[in-house]
Amino acid sequence: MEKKVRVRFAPSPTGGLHLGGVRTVLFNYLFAKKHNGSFIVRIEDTDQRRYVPGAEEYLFDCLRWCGLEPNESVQHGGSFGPYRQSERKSLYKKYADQLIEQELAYYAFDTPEELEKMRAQLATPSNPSPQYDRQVRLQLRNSLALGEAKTKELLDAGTPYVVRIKMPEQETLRFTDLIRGEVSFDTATLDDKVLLKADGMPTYHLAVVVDDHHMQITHAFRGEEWLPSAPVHILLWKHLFGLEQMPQWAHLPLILGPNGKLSKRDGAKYGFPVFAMNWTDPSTGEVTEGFKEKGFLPEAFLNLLALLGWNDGSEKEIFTLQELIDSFSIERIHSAGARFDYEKAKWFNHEWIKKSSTDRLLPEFEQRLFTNAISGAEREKLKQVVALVKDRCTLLTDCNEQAGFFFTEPAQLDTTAITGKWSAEKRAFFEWLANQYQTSSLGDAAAQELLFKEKAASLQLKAGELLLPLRIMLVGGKFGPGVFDIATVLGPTVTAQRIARALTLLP
RNA sequence: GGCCCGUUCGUCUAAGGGCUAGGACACCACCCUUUCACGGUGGUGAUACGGGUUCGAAUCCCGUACGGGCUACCA
Repeated sequence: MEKKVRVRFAPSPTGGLHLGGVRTVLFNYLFAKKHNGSFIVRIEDTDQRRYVPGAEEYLFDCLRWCGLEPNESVQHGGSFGPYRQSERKSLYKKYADQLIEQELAYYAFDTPEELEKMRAQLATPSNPSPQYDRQVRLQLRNSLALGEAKTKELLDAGTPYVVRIKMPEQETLRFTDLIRGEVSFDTATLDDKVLLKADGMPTYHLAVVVDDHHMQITHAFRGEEWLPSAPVHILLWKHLFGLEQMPQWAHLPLILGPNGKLSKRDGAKYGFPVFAMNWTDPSTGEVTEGFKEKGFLPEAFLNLLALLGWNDGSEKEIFTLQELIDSFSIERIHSAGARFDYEKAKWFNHEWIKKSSTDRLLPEFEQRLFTNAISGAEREKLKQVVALVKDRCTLLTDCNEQAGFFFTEPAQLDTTAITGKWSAEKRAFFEWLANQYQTSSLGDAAAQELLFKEKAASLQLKAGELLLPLRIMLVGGKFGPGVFDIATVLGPTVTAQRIARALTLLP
């Protein structure tokens, strides 16, 4: 029987959740759901210096907003915990000791200063970043160079040490990546990576292998930036658990910004978000805007991320989460990096707003338009407004401009758009119109338009020259849905009031 | 510098030996609309370069160029 599919997303709680991170989550999630598997979130908090308070809760908030709930995690529980690496510390030490025992790893006592010195001394123009590798390891302070007795002496004296993997002299390490096919590395070009740090914490390399094994991960998705360290992980799997136990790797192409790797700065510089939700740096108080707050629907956010480097082979571009699950396949993930295009991202959002139901959009609008709870009557009115204006909103935040005037009288009227062709006759027409709204029942939008045009014709006025002034009077500017639709939602009293008020501002 | 990955319109991509290289975003034009959008129709626009293999190459192979990533006791 096939092993049950288990995948994981393994972020370090150091800051905002990036576009690329969400896409990695999404692909994990889609793959898990597609194969009735489990999606696990494991917190990789092994670097205590980079730990940022609040980042972990923030991460789960983002996943919740996206609707990508894990099956197992710090917050969701599960039988493979703990799901925080800092709480699994002793486990890693055990494997580090085992590797040393088998002479596949060794103790290194070099201090950070000594390492820095070594690198500075060995650096040449043709080799700007010397490695801690087979070439130099015998000249450094480690158990390989020092011998058993001296090593024991240092250990007994409590000298701080790290554990480094002993890269084989010359061996070709190969594996089949689900996205790129066979990838191979020559160990002769690789360095002796640290596995266990001086503080007893594992590095990513050791932790990812140990945890993937213990959590029975079957498929490991991660960003392409990890590809160069894959051979270290392959080697550890070989040494510790056997290659046949190793999960299948899939290195996802990177999401690029306008120039190169997408960074937080790019967002600030080019005016688009890079994080899923607003992230506040607790040390500086600096806020980095998120897609949520920018006015994206999570459905659209996931949709656009999925289509960045993946497609189902057809020309379909708009997918619900369920449709993504149904049609997802790793083979159709592109191998090249994809440049993020904010214009296209907005298009996805617009398509989603258009296709979403009024009920789906109602809370989104309500939350943005009102600070306090609203009455049932107001909510009914808002429903009509949403239906009327949603097609014109690219971002949810556009609702302020597109729908705000239904609830609040426009602060300013763009009267310059009227005054050019203003006349006493027109004034008289609007006085009549305000009176009509005030005193008679004018019927639906079509009926109002008919009456409006008939009256204009009887006064020898062009309806077209009266429509724009009416719009300005009701809306404040040259935007919004059909004027009579607006008047209908506003109701006759408010419509009459707005016309009357505008007339006081006109000659 | 070394190692690894990549390369089809400006951007995201389809086409995995065989049509005039298809679609989407953006852009332009026209239509619709007496606001602005939506919508409709059409248009501009690409196989990085050089060699092979083949009757035939965007597709397979090699080289070059370019782009990206990694090269920490960070992930």
